[in-house]
Amino acid sequence: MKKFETTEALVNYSATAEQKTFRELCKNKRTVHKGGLGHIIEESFFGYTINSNKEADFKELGIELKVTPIKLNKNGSLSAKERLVLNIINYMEEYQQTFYTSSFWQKNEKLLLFFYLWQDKTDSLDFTITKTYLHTFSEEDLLIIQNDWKIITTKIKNGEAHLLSEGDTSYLGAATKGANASTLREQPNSPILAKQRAYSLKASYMTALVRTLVDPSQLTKFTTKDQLKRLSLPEILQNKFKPLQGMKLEDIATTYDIKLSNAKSRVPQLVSGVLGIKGTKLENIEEFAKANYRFKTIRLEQNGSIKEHMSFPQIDFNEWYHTPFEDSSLFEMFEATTWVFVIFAKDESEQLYFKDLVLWHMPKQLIDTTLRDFYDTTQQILHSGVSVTPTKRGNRNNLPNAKFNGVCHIRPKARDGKDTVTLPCGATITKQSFWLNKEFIVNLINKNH
DNA sequence: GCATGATCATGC
DNA sequence: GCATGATCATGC
Repeated sequence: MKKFETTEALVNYSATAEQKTFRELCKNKRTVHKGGLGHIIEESFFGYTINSNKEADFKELGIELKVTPIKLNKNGSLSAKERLVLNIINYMEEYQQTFYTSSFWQKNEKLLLFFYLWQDKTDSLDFTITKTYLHTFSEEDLLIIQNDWKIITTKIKNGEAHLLSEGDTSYLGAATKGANASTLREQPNSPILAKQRAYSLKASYMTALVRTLVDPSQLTKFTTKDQLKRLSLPEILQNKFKPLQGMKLEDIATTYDIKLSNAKSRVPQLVSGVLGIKGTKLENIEEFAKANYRFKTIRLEQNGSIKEHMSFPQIDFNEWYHTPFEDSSLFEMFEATTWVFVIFAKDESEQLYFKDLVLWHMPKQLIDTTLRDFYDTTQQILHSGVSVTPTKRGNRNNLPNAKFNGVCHIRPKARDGKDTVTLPCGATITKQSFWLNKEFIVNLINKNH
């Protein structure tokens, strides 16, 4: 077992693993199972036996070791492949702590991260460690995380541990962790057993971290320490938009000196302008990137209805055919995204004015029932073969339509009649997307007002 | 008049 | 070239 007197010595030794594969670092040949890559670093590279106790891995230095995958995207950018799962939350103890005595802080104040490049269809022993990095939380991040911790522990205290969801919080989440979904734990103030959960740093937070390591100037903040000391991230965002309520789009643009060009980029221009960082792409705003906020525009008609359903990315039918719901990108998207609806409404003269900002995360209960059922039904149809029948106007198919469950449906979204894909069953179909029903959207924004 | 299939416009 | 936000438009 290697001993490190100083943090610097540990960091320097860690860096010697960079650009090496796990195979090169692995002393004893063996097959690797899930979690096995971390074990190779612990046992072979650092030479200590695996512990699962409450203390940090490098106890004297107060440093916890984490081995975590990144992936290369098609457009050349890097992303965290998954959230960083930390220690399991003991529901019976954690809520009695303060933030600084909490198990989260005791164990994860300093994280020694080993990033490796995950590659599809590759033996995991051949993955390369691309970067080692000692992570400490910035003051701003820590203020947001303290607020997240408070949200999590308050829910536990209220006997609602079974209702915890990663979408409750901004950077620090409570992710399920267990041998299977039925690993249950007791909780205070409720007889209901709750799924075992661990603290986690969201995948979006990890992605922002990885990208900052590559290019530190990439992200721009819109909050300040002073604001974060008093308010949560959603509150700060809401406050910035409150003064705009009732204002016409053009007047907002004048007030904030924003140039509004074409329809498509209007909302991003408006949002970054109002936040005082004109011209910054929303995905490059640090808080939005880390918390995984995504913006959607909603236009309300004079009677309060919406004209159009809300579209989401194109469906990859091959993925839907092969992938179980819990591993699907649809699940991942709704489980991990906070949607920011920028709501405009039409006045008596059909002019658009800003009405409200609503932050929404698909409730866990809805994901587990309605969305899962929708996905499974679609998957069954894909397996038994999709029927595509020509009609007077285009082709009909038997995928779940807008009447299916009142929440979501599948509809075409393509460029022209030639923009098609081949289904797993062999049929050809116009490219399709996932849509949320407009009535569902109207209901949820009314509830969140 | 609405549901649903279709397509536009833009940005990367 | 293609994905995506947004919107059109036909036929029931």
